[in-house]
Amino acid sequence: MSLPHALITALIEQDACGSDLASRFDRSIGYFWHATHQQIYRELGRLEVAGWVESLPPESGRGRKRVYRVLPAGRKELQRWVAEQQDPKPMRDELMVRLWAEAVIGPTGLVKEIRSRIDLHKEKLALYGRIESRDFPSVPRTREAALRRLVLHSGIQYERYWLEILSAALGVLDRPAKECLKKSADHAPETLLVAKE
Amino acid sequence: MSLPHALITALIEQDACGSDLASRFDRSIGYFWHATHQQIYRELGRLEVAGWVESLPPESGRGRKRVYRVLPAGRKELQRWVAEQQDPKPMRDELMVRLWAEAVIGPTGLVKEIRSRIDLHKEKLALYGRIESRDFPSVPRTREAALRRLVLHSGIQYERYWLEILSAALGVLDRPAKECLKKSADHAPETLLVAKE
DNA sequence: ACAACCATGTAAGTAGTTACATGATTTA
DNA sequence: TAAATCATGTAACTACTTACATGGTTGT
Repeated sequence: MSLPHALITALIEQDACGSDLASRFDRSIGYFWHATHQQIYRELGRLEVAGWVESLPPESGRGRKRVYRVLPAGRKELQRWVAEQQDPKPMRDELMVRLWAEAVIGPTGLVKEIRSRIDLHKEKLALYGRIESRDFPSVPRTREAALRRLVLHSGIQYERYWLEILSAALGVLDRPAKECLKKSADHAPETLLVAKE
Repeated sequence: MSLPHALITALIEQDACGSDLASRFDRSIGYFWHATHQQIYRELGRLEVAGWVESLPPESGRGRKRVYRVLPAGRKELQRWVAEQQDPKPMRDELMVRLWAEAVIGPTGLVKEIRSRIDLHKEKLALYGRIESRDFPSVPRTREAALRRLVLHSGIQYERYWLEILSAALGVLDRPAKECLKKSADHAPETLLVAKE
């Protein structure tokens, strides 16, 4: 689980209160790890109990904004976690399930949905492009900047990956289902990926 | 949530009992939607309660293997679900969080982990390649086969995406952290993706 | 008869989502 | 002073994970 460590990292960059973090998760951080404010507040509480962060409670008791700061133990925990062995989470993709279902039960209304998703991914790609040319106009010099750029780059590649898949899907779904009549004809691979391996 | 519909689709392809489905989810289906046997049994129960599948309980009461079959209502539900509007789930990527943490707290032991993940993705890519040349030696003729091939292809692209990202990550992390000394120098983008947008 | 494994579960816990609540500041 | 919105929560629920349990079947 990454949320606590994402929060620690964010707080190392900059001390913040819950809603600050929530808005950062809606923008930069959220591009690769989403979290709602409810999750964030709950997790901040846990981090404090664990002794990884401390909060400077609202001075003089009235403004109720609670600013969190990372403690040395939190830094240590983050270091431990980063180097830890973790298996890659298997791909889990709803759209693939729907394409598979399409393949099994025949034409449905998937095409419209796919078109709108293509637009979404194009928008995001454009956004990332703007961010890249603004923040990384030249080759990053420091290791730190290079890593930041890498993360952004992986977002870009991710969007490209989706655009490629979705276009290919359109290509298949768009062709009028003329062969659908003889659908039950060649039922070659019994299941989707067959996989006798 | 896709599991119930993945199960219906699987059962349309072929009637099956819980452990059949579990093993299919460990192989073909599981390449893009993973599920454990506990999930599968629970979900099969729900599908039956909902009237989407029926189970032929073990004949004559002794063999306890329970085979499930999709009912017309289940087919209908699947059709409805496939065409339904669904927003893309945002990318949620643990490794990106760790790279980000590396960027913030400096060198840790991420490199070893990344190398081993590169190997895993290479293996999977090779596996998919074998499946592709076995099941799709020529251009698919039917819409159904084309969709199946598309799903496989997206798995391949997914693995390639990861290999590219991970190699780039190695490139950045491997270079001896000589610039790390002057790390606090240019702190240009305050947070990872800055994102004033 | 005993081991291996097949098939079906139960129980407990974690992570994440959705809906709602509430006081405190800022703005019109 | 009323409305908006900022900041912090609670409650209930769903999906998923991990660990354990148990009877039935098959192979030696």
